[in-house]
Amino acid sequence: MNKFLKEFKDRGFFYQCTNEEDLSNLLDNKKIKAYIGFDCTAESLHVGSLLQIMCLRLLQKYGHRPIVLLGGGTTRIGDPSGKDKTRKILNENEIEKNIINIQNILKKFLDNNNPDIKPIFVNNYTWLKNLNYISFLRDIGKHFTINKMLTFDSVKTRLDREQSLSYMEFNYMILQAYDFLELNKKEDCVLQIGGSDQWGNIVNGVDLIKRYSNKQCFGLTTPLITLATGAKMGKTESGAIWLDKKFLSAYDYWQFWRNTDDRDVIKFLNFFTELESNEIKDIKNKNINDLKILLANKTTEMLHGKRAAEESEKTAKEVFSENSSGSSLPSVVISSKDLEKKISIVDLVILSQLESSKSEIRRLIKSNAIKIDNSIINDDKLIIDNKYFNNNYLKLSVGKKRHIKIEIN
RNA sequence: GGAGGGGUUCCAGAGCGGUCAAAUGGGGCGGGCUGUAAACCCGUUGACUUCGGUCUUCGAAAGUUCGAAUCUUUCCCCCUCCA
Repeated sequence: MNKFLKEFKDRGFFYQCTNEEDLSNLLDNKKIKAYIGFDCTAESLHVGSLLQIMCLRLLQKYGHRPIVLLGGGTTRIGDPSGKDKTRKILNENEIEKNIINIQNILKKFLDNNNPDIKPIFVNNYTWLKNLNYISFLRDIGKHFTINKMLTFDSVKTRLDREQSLSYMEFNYMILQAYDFLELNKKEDCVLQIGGSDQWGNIVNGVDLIKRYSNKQCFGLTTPLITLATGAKMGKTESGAIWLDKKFLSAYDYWQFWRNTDDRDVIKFLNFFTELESNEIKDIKNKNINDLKILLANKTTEMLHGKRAAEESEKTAKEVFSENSSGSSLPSVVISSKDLEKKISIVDLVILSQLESSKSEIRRLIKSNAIKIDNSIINDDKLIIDNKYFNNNYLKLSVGKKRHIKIEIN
């Protein structure tokens, strides 16, 4: 088997392929271009997209060139896959902003220097916006039968539940298939990778290219990652795990990985780090907590850099093992004026943004969950003044895991 | 088009005139145990509060009543069965 495919499988990335044998042969003989599409609904990507990003890196590792398709056009339509309801449609400016942001995140993960493998960023709006309806129907639409389209899961589940599916959304799969055709024509892209929920859309593209140009292309999907607890990866109660410092600090990102369930650690090392599989086997017997630290370090390093990873580890050690302050804890700055106005402990927690409800904070205080510099606060009317600050800062803790530094400006 | 069932707090799902901020389970949060894990145990889970209470929630609006998630009317939306 082709080396790329082998590692793809060894790491657990593989779910389905349109034609594994032919793809393997092709990859053996040629450096190809492959694409993955990213939705631009959100301002940033979160760990839910990380597996796709790892696929892009893996392509580069084996000398293939990734194409990153930013769905500026299709985001204007909304993918019905896996959605119960029509999504809200974003306006032009939001989408443009999201595209720039997402592109910047992806660049952090990819090799942008080597001209042979550096990623090609494309936005499908550039071709979708100019489509002529009549000629599109004649050239592309004729290759799709409604009979078949109705059998796709994304469509079927909506119809089965008698949930409305607009004609606009119904067209999504055709547009995605068309994207593949377009990339095949423009860039000679022969492979589309995506999550298993994209299988239908990907197959449509492969079929369309076959019918339209009589060329063979391939689709490859990755499994849906579920956690040992059965939950979906990447969404915690407190919000998504964003791949963007603006939304989630490097320290919090590190913590997310550090808190991985024991049962998921090896899987995640395979998915989200580039340790060789035999390396992973070797370390399997190591202390599970050391493995979690390794996982956190590798993942954080990949996104935020080595220094951020080291600082996060150091801070975690300070906070959890040594009970000290933690040098690179996320911090919130308050002005000395605020302090003069007699901030209560409740207001301080509000300012820290660790909690947003005063009732909740009072409850937390009652259960000994709020601490300043490791001493439990049990008076919800406590006024915080200068003497609580050492060198202009204090450490505020909510529960055992959430810590933040409050600084006086 | 006809017959029936339903929309309840994050989710599922009870309640069907006052004792309802609403049972129970899940999830979340906090505490205990531990390893920043899992499992388990305990507490908590609308907002604000001078901790006395106050205010806003049970699809939407209007009404009956001293008093409504619970009754009436209209509207919106879902589901099942028949044509």
